[in-house]
Amino acid sequence: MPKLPTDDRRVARPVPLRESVHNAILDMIVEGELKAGQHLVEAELANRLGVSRQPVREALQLLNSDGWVDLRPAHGAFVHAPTPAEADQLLAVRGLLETESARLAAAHVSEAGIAELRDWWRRGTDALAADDVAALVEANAGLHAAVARFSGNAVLRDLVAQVDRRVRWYFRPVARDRGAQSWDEHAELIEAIAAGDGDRAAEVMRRHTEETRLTYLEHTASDDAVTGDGTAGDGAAANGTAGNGTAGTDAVSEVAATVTREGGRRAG
Amino acid sequence: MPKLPTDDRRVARPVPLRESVHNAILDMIVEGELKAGQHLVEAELANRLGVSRQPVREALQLLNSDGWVDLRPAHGAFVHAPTPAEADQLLAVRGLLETESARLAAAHVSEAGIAELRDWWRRGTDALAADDVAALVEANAGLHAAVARFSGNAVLRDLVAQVDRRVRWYFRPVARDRGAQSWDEHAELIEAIAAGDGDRAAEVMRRHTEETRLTYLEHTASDDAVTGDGTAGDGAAANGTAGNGTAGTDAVSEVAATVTREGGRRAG
DNA sequence: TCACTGGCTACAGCATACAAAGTACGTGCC
DNA sequence: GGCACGTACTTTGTATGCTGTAGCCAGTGA
Repeated sequence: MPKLPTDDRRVARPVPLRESVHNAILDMIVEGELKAGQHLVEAELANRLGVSRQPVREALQLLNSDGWVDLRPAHGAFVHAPTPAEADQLLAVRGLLETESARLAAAHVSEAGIAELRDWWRRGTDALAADDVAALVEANAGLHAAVARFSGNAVLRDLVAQVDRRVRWYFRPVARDRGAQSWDEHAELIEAIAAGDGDRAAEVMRRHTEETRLTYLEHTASDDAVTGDGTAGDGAAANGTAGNGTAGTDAVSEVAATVTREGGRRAG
Repeated sequence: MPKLPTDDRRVARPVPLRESVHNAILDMIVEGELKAGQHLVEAELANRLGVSRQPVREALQLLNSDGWVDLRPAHGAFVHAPTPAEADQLLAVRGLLETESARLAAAHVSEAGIAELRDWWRRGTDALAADDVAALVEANAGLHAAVARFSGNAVLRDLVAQVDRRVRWYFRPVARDRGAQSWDEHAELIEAIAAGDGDRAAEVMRRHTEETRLTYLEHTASDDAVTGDGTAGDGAAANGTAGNGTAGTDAVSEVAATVTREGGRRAG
């Protein structure tokens, strides 16, 4: 027995530089400072962040495996430019994963968990009232992450986290539009989970994510390009999680095609 | 406009060393040469593979993001030691993803695709007859990957690929036991897909993956440790995709307890 | 004999140096 | 004037060197 009671007063462990760099670059992408399709030169980033190329390289590899950048051998890293089809597919997968996590959460959540969900909801609606987009996005992310956490399935939770981050990026320009209704749906979701009704929670979540997907499709129909950069189409992802090499389009992409046809496709 | 019509006859690009190293290490893990929980020393691996530490580092980072190794800051890389609970959760998620990909595949597969599926099936049953475990595992992987590919959802396909690889690793010791019945189920699946019956394909796939999961649970119930290494329990994954920090057990684990008690329900 | 401290060793993290590949541009030839 | 080739520059890929930290062990004092 140590005389110091493991008080969790431990000093912060040295955060690996690659982590910090990873977060920094991610921020730059999400904030739009680095545009989709842009070539990321290692030396330049290293300079800008005040570190050597090594941690930058490692951060880029990590970003690649998360689907944020595409690594083309001997060419370097490019900010991933999601196509509308890919975004749609991602949203479909997201719906699938989150639906299941809602179902499981209803079966496993604790009292404290329910309280946490309600707290996120409160923060979300507050942000909505204050028209604070940043806080709104954060509350949304927190709520969904909490549901995934309460599912009790760690693998599912991690997958949801990974997918959600990308969804949030694609979805950011749309976020504001889905405000009020989205939080009504959240309320319904929380009640279903609190009641322990897995099927209903799943159904609510399914509808909720589907609404999100449709909202997104409407927007891309008018906006056309996802992130508004002409270079989007070219990048055949070298490998990575998000390569869209051979696969065709999803069922739901038919919807996309329909919608986009009215608004003018990029190629015409 | 280039005079060469981008014929995709391009000469093989120099494969980055990190890729080769990644594959080499992955093989060593899957083959069991590197045991679960083992400390992977960069310099040692570099020496063994005849490269410098740099590409080894990059390969390890990649393996970390795939959940194959755990990277503990200032300690290095350790072969990930999956707990039974985590394996169970992974199998549950896998079932979810594959069920959906089967449903979509039924709606999108082409004639050529159906032929490919039948070809995989033939190879699998041949391997079964010849008692060739390696070929059996390969055919199984190929079949499932093909289904995911035909789903038309690239994001889903990549996620399935990622999850399946790990499943295959955990599942390898069990593979032989599930031979015959598994391929009957595959046949049923292919017919459902060929008939374009998405709901039935989904249901067949759901049952199929569930059977696999149950088979796995039976085995671990007797074997206890997943990879038969005493160090399995200790490793709190530092971060990485597969950290199981806070989450409890999945709902299905309750099934595990039930099933294993009656000793085997695969046939029943 | 036990607890503690100081030093030693091994290793990862980070930086830098060098090599190879790709790209762009300018020059010469047709 | 346009195309093809060659050269110089840019950028990635790989190797190696340096530093700080963690864990271990021996030595010292109670």
